[in-house]
Amino acid sequence: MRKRVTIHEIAQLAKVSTATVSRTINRVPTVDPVLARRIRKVIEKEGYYPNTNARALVRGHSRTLGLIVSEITNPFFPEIIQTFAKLGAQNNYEILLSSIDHDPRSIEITARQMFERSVGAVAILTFGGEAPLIDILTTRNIAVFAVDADRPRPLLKTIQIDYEHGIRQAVQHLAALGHERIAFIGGPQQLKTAAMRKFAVQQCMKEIDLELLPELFVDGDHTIDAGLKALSILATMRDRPSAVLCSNDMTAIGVMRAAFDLGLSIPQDLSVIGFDDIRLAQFMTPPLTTVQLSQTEIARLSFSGLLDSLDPRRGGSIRQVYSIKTNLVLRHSTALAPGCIKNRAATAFSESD
Amino acid sequence: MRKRVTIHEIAQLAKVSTATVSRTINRVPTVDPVLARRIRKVIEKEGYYPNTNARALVRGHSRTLGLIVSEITNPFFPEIIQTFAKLGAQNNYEILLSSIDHDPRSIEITARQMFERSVGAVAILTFGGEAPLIDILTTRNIAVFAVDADRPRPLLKTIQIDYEHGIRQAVQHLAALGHERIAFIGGPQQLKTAAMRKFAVQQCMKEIDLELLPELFVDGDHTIDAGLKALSILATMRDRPSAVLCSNDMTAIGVMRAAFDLGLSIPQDLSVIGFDDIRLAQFMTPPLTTVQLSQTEIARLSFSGLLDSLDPRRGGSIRQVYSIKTNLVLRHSTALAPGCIKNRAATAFSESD
DNA sequence: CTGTTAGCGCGTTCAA
DNA sequence: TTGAACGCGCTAACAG
Repeated sequence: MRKRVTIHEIAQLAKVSTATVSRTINRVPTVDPVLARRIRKVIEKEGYYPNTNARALVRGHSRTLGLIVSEITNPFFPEIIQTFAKLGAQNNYEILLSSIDHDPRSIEITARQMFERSVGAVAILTFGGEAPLIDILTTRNIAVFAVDADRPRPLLKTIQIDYEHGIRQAVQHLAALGHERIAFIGGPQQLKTAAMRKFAVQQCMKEIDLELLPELFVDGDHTIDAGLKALSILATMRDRPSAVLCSNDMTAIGVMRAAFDLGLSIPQDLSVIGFDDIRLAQFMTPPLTTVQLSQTEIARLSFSGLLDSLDPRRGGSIRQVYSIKTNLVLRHSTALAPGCIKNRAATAFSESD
Repeated sequence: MRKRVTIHEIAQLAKVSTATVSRTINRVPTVDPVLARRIRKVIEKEGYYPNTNARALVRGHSRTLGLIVSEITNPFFPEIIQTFAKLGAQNNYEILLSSIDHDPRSIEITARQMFERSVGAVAILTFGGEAPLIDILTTRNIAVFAVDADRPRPLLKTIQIDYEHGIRQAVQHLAALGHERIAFIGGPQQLKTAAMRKFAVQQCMKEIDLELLPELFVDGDHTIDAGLKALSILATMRDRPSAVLCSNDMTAIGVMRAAFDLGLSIPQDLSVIGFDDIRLAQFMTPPLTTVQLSQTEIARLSFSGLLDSLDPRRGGSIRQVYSIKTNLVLRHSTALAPGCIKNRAATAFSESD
C-alpha cells in the first residue's frame, strides 16, 4: 500500500546523488564498485523499480517492440507470439502486441498505439494488408519488419517466404499418388499470402502438366468453417476431386470434418493436405500431411531483424531480406487415388473385406 | 523521417498555449469550440499524437491494463485475449499482455513489467499459481482480478467458477448412458483449477453412488500429448473404462487421437467428454461433447471488474466476487455404454451389419 | 475560458 | 569518479 519508491529516495538512503543511482542501474562502468554495491543493496531493500515511462520519456524511445498479428484466434499466431515474447523477455524488451482485423479503424488504432508508446521497431506478421501500416510507421521513422513486402527500403526489412518449395512437393506428392482431379481451397484473395499460395499451386500444377480445373479452385477465408463449406460443395460435384489442397491448416481441419460428415474417409476416399503445420495438425485423425511454414523460425527471424534495425552495430543491419523455405511434412492424410491404375490391386483387395 | 511533433509546436501553430491544446485533446468541456476546432485541425495536419509515456508520467498511471495468462499456446487463452483486447480498444485502454510459464523467473519479470509500466490494474487468468503474483501486485497498490482466489480483499476481486454445475451434468449424462467404469484424466495437480475439476468429478460421482476407481483417475498436464498417453495406458487395462472425462479439451483431443490409433471408435467403443469448450471442440470428429466454460464471459467479467476497480464511481466497485457457471454442451462424442443393458438391443442390431 | 508555471521520474550533460 | 542542474512531453494547479 506504500507509495511508489523513486530514484530520489534511493539516492538519499544510499547517500549519493540520483545521477549515481541512475548510472548504477544502467551499468555505466565508471561507478565505484563499492558505491554500486551499497546502492544495489538499498534498491533491493526498498523494492525499487525504475519507472519505464519516465525512462522512455527522457530517452526518446522505450525498450519496446511492437508485434502486430491478425487473427490471434488462429493457432498459427499464438505460436509465433509465444516465441517472440520469450525472445523479448530474454533480451529485456517489452512486447506491445496488437492484432488487427477487418475493421479499418483497427489499423489506425494500432499505428497510434505503436507511435504513442514510442516503440523502436515493429514486426508486422499479418501476412497481407500491411502496406498502409508500413507506410505510416516508416514515415514516422520507426523500423518495420514485414512478411513478403514488395521490396525492402530503409527502415523496412522483410522476410521472403518460398511458398513454391513446399507446395511443389505437395502437388507432386499428390500427382505421384495418381491424383488428377486436385482441388484447392484458397484463402481470402485480398490477403497477399493467400494469393501467393494459390499462385504457387497453379504454377506447380502447370509444371507437371496437370490440368487446372477452374471449378476445383474455390476460395475460402482460412477458417475451419470455410473448409467445411468448401468441401460440402466440392463433394456434391458429379466428378468430385480425389484430393484437396488447402491454403492453411484450419481449412484442412474443416475439410476433414466435412468429410467425416459426408461419410468420406480420409485418406482412402479423399486425400487432404494442409498448409502451415500448426501444432494441432499432427494430432488430427488421421494426422494431417501439410506444408510446414515454421512459426518459430518466423518469430526468430523477425525478432533478430528488429534488433538489427535498432542497433546497427549488430552488424546484420545491412541484411534487408531474409528468407524462409516451406516443406512438405508427410503424415497420414494422403493415399493413392481411388480408381487410379496404381491403386487397382489395392482397391480390389480392400473391396473384398 | 521527420522528428516527432510535440504539443508545443501544435500550440505555436494554433497560436494558443500548450495547456489549451492539452485540454482540447482531453476533451475538457470548457474550451471554446472555435479554438478547439482550430487546434484539432492543426493536430490533424501535423499528424500529432500525444506521447503516452509523458502522459503516464505526469498522471502517475498509464491507461494500461495488465493481462496475465499461462500457455498462450492452449487455444483456450487466445480466445480470452481477443475479447479482452477488443474491450480494451473500445474503452481506450492498452493491454499489456504477459504469459507466465513454469520458469519461476517469469513471474518476477511479469510483476516487474506491470509495475514499471504503472498499469492500473491487472487480470490474472492463469487458473492457478497466481498467489505470489497477487501478493506482489496488491502490495504495490495495484488492483487485481483473479480466478478462483481464496478470498477477496481490498484490491482483489475474483471470479468464482462453478465447476460442479457442468461436471455434474457430464457425470450424470454418462451414468444415464449406462457407463460405470468412468475414467478421469486430470490436469497437473499443482494447478488449482485442475485440482478443483478433479474434486468436482469425485463429488459428483459420489452423489449418485458411482464407485470411484482409483486406477481410473490419472493425472496429465492439460496437453494433447497427455491425453494421448493417458488413454494408451487406460486402454491396455484388462477391464478398460467405457468413458473418459477430461480435465480440458486439449486432453480430450489427445484421447480422441489415441482412440483412433488404437482402433477404438468414438463414441461406440468409448465415450469422451472434454472441458472448456474451446472453439475447436465442435470441429473434432466426432464433435466433442464438453463442459463449457465461456471464454468470452471470463474476459468480459474480468475486464469490467478491472474497470470497476479503477473507477469507483462505476458503482459496481462494491462487488468483489463474480461468478460463472459451467454447462455441459451435448455433441456427438458420447453414446450408450457398450454391453450396457440399455444397449443390448442396439448392440445386437449393430452387430448384424 | 485561457495562459503561466511547476513538476511527474529519470538520463545526461557539464563542472568539479 | 561524482553531483548539480536541466529538460524529455505532458497535465494540473493557479491566476488572470
